[in-house]
Amino acid sequence: MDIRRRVGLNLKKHRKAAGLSQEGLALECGLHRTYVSGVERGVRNPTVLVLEQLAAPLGIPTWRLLEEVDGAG
Amino acid sequence: MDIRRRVGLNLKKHRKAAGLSQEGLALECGLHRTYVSGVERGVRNPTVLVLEQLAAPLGIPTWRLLEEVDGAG
DNA sequence: AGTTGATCTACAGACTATGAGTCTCTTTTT
DNA sequence: AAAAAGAGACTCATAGTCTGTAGATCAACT
Repeated sequence: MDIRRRVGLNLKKHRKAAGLSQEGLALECGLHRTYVSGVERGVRNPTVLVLEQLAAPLGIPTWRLLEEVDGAG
Repeated sequence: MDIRRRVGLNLKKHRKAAGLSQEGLALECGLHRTYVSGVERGVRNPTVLVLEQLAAPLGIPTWRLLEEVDGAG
């Protein structure tokens, strides 16, 4: 699986777990709503700095966004 | 610690463990010699696609490059 | 000891490709 | 209807490439 897709799925999972909307998360981490959307859909190729920004408000270590994903998330 | 620095230290550690020079690793993963050097020094902000490229020839999962680093590494 | 050649790494400048970040509008979900 | 998410296009900063210089290390030779 494309690693961008993997990051997207992980981000979505953790965002939902945190009870946030894309816009809510975007506000928390200082990114644009549509940019967060792009990352979740796997069409963006974020840098490590952005990964860190995304992970921080979710309360997870950055590397968790790169974790392996299995079948039905 | 800056996450770019952390990525750099992790990359260097794993590259050494694999017995590769910066140039050797660069050739293996299709990146430029000077770019690999920059990542290791923490002055570059690599994307997830590049992290994957770097991790592959080292035989480690991509997320390991983002792992926490403790004091005396 | 000094020199030559090979290897590894840090660093700088300039360039091209692409990511960051935003806007607008459409579609889906509730 | 309203909230949430998807999608296309855009500007500007930077990711990533390339060329070259320089310091440090090591081994073989004189």
